[in-house]
Amino acid sequence: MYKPITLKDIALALDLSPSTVSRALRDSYEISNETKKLVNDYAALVNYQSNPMAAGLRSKKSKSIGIVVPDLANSFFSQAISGIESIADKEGYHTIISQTKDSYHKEIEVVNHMANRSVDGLIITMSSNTTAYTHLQQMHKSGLPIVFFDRIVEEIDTYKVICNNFESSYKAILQLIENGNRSIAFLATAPQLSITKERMNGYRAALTDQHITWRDELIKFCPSGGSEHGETELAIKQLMALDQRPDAIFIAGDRLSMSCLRALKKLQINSDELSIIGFSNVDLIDLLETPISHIRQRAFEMGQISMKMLLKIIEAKYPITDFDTKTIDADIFWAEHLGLDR
Amino acid sequence: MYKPITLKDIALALDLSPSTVSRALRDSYEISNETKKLVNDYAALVNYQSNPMAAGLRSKKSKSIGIVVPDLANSFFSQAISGIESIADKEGYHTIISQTKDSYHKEIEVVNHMANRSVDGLIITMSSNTTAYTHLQQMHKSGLPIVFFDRIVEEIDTYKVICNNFESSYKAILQLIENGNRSIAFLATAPQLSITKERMNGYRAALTDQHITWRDELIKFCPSGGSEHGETELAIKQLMALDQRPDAIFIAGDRLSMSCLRALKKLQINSDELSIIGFSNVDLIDLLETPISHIRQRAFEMGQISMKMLLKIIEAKYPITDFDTKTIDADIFWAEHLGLDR
DNA sequence: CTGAAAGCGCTAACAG
DNA sequence: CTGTTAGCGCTTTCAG
Repeated sequence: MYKPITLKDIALALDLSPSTVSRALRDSYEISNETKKLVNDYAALVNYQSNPMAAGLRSKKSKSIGIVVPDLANSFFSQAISGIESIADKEGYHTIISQTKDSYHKEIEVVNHMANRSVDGLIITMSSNTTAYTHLQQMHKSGLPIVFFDRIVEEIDTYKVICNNFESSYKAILQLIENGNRSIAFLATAPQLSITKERMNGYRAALTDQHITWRDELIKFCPSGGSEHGETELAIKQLMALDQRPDAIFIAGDRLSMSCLRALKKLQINSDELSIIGFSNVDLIDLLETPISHIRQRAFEMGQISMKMLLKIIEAKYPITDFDTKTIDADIFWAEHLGLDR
Repeated sequence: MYKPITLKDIALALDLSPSTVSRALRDSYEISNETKKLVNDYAALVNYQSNPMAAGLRSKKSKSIGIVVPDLANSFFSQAISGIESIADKEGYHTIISQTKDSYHKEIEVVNHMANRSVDGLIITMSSNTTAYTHLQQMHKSGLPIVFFDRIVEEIDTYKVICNNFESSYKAILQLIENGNRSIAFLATAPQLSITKERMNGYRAALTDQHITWRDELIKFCPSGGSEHGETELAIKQLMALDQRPDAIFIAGDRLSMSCLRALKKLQINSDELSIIGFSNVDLIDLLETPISHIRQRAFEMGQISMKMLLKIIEAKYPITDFDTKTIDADIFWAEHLGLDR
């Protein structure tokens, strides 16, 4: 059996009380330097590791936070996680990461598990199939610090970090129009997601402002966000079968962008006939056969900011009531400018 | 403050003892069906969630396992994680994932944290900078179930899962030779890694068996494994500056493969001059400008097997002493066969 | 079938 | 500066 050294063992060995040892290890001001040294040396000697479950049980703090994302295989999320961890590490917080695979039930389970593991807070991106938020609302109301990023929930009042979905979509469409495109299709992710809505609003606004009437038939939803390839392929087929074929496609998601490229390749649609711009944080984009224009979110930075916000809530003396939503710029890279240097 | 419902609350509300409630919830045989129903209904009503820290503290079990990988942004690992989770979910185990970013110190920290969080077991891929194993050896000796996958540690006797690094490397090189290549370079990851050694052995064996003397100058190590691009670029430059330039490159790692492609592109080396085959689990390989030949590990399957092995150790009645190493085939895809269908 | 009581390893009053 | 004591929420003997 795995039987670690406990604080009590140290106390016994050193003929001290458990509380003294506890305090010495936590560098309390009320312990003499000699005792501290004694304890710390012995602890190091026997490779003592405090048991966070016991500590957490007592102190209701665990110095660890939970990160919940839909999919680890998505570059955007893994980049954001690295951003979160870069701050967490510095502040002595551990991170516990889980993926929901965009399942509502998995999300509930994961969030509950984390809350009960006494994470001090949660950074979360909603699963695309989540439409009810009671599981989060409850935790939030009971005082669990939560920060949303990327896919946020309007209904819950806390810190949020998003990229400027509206503006960058707007800008992208504007540029397409300037380039001469008139029939711009929109390949969208799940319609209930905040990001989908924002990106669609940017798309529509740009068209409207440029006096181009937008046509419903040019908007295709792919709820799976590109993980079910057939869905994307069907959408593309339908688009290309239209009387008035699109001359450009704007893609609202990372995996969807890649899925779209794959569909175009399969359908042998030449990239000359079609301007493509999509949201993407894939780090291989410069190696693609069709180096598409793309909107790249500053994922690492978004992660960092999320963590900072979370710390602010966790370490607040008084409950925070005045939350705000931070919007981070995204960077647009146009295919013709895509160089090799990175 | 976040104040969840406790078992005691239920006991109080139902006028039962905590132990009865505990037993009822855990479906113990010694509790009447009526009581069980009463308790379960009430628990569901108030959305009771048992506190795993308290339970774990007492029972020394947590029904959760730790996964430690170097890098979440690496497709191979995220695929493997999904494999692990597919089994874990089914068996009611939670997973806690952490990345080490290939840092030895981060690895120690993460592993300690997990052990103390009372994970019931650990599935781990070594960081490339780890050369001492005492941190793992200790835990293993004290009885923490550990399964290694991909990058294993010979010195620790437990279950291990690897892909057939030797054989697939051997096969790949053999095919290159059959294709007429004679001067095959080897772009290797960190030399101390088990996978590097195995892949290099396959490389050398194939050459030797085909009576091609292998030249040291054709072997270049990139300890960062491709995350420091300059390293790869330098290696490629040196290779291409040789009197006897290589006519093929065999690449020992996923990120390294991509890094290599980037370097070749930057140096404007045409893919016609050079046959390339590399280990890679990137899921966009069919969309690359240069759709290289690649060796793809069955990451998901490897993850599943790892988890099954871990369960075997965790749930063993008697300590297991007879461990084995499972070798999983990898699949080789030759560039000329790369189609669009997937 | 149910309850009382002890204790997992640690922290936090409260004393001295 | 250090020790005593009482729990955190749960499981688990041991008694009914």
